[in-house]
Amino acid sequence: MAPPQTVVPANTVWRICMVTTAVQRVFIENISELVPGEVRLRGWIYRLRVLSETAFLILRDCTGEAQCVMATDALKDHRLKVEDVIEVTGQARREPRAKAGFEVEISAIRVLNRAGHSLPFHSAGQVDSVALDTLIQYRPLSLRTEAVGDIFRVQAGLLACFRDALNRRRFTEIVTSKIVGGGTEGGTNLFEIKYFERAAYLAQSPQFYKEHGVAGFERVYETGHVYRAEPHASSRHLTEYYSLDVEFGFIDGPEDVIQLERELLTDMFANLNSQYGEVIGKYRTDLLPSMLKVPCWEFDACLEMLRSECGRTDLVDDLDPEAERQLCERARKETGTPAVFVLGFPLAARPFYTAPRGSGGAASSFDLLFQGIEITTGGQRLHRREDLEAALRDRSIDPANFESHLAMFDLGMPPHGGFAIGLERLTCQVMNLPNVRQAVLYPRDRYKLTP
RNA sequence: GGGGACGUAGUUCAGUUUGGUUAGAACGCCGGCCUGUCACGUCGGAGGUCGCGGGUUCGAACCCCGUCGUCCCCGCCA
Repeated sequence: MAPPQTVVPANTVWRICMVTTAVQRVFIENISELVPGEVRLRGWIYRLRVLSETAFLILRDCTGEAQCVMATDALKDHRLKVEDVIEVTGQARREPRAKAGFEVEISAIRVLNRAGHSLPFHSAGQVDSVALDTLIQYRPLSLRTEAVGDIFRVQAGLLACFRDALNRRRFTEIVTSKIVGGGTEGGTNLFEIKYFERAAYLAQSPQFYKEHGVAGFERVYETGHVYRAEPHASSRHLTEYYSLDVEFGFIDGPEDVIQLERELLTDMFANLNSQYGEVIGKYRTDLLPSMLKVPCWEFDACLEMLRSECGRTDLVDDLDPEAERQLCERARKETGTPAVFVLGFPLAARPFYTAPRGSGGAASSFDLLFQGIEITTGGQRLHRREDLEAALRDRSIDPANFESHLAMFDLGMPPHGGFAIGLERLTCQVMNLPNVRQAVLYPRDRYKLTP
């Protein structure tokens, strides 16, 4: 478990808060500095070994685990079980027989709360034989396990690294509404909600607000949930997912957007490797790669490649999951990293704000395929009002319906583009998880609304 | 939305092919024993409306219909 980055020395917090307690509670990671000496710990019972004379109690808090010992007779009075929440007071002392080199001789135990009997699983146990649905059903307990906890610690790290890499590049984080009056790309996959006397929708993307943000700040990003009312049922789709959205101005073309994502992911991964390398090492054989050399292949060339090298004569105007895996494998053979940008999808299949690429019906939009799955869509957007109006009319949409959005393009809108990364999918690829639900605390899909 | 698989103890599963007395295992749980455990060991015990509803049958965990839930693949997408 990677220790969290603490700005304030851990114990300071408790010195402020715990004025009524004579002996201050300390975090387990700090015990070694206090040996020998009296300590007070609070946490969960992680393991319990009761022998005839001596009982061993492994206590766990958010900083680590500590072995505590007590005479079996004295311990039995407390009737403790694994997962009980307790406070332990005792002498921390050097002890070569303990794994950590020290242990705590318990002088007092206070039970703060008891856990039930026959829990679905134990936090110290192997969790790979527990069904995913069971892990989701009992999230607090599964988070206490190392394997599940690792996923969400790394996810938190991804978010922090994403913010850090963009902040250093002069991006400003924005926060926009998820309740909207209309969709950004058509209405079929919007969740409708009651909004007093009229209908509203859950945002399927912060796309418009990001673009408005560019007109204000030049470089913006946003992280937040987006909602897709699509009835898909697969291991990589959610109706609610967390989108890492980036948009910036004064680009020359989609290649600038792709280059930013290369650099962004490279920074994020390097940062993650150094902060969470030990954790990540448990889930993948290699550390996270540099993404600077990830190639960019034209969509048409990809189709040709798949036809000639993989016999895929069935593909016409889109890639299927098998094609995505095949392209990543080809990229891996060529560059050593199973990742590739695919640029120039058919314009007709893309939202109206997508800029064209040449005059052959291709779009200046791209996907990033990473380890066999699409984790990003991005591209250059149209930035002139008249082009947007024409694009809407091409799709038989009355530009008047988008007037409040289009009006923002009269305020001085630079050429711009951006992309969005699905946080859960990225987490899956980083941690080698087969099901996107493993990377969501409380997944929402076509049928799942609880917990 | 299409296709497939599954649902049995707290958990993970066997048992369903070929309906038949008391539904099993492992781990967990409860109790005993064990001078330092760290996946401890060991002896004993408890625990199941076989997802739910209906049907067939002398008899259903097992066969049929419905329903709810879970997992996988595809469509679609991040």
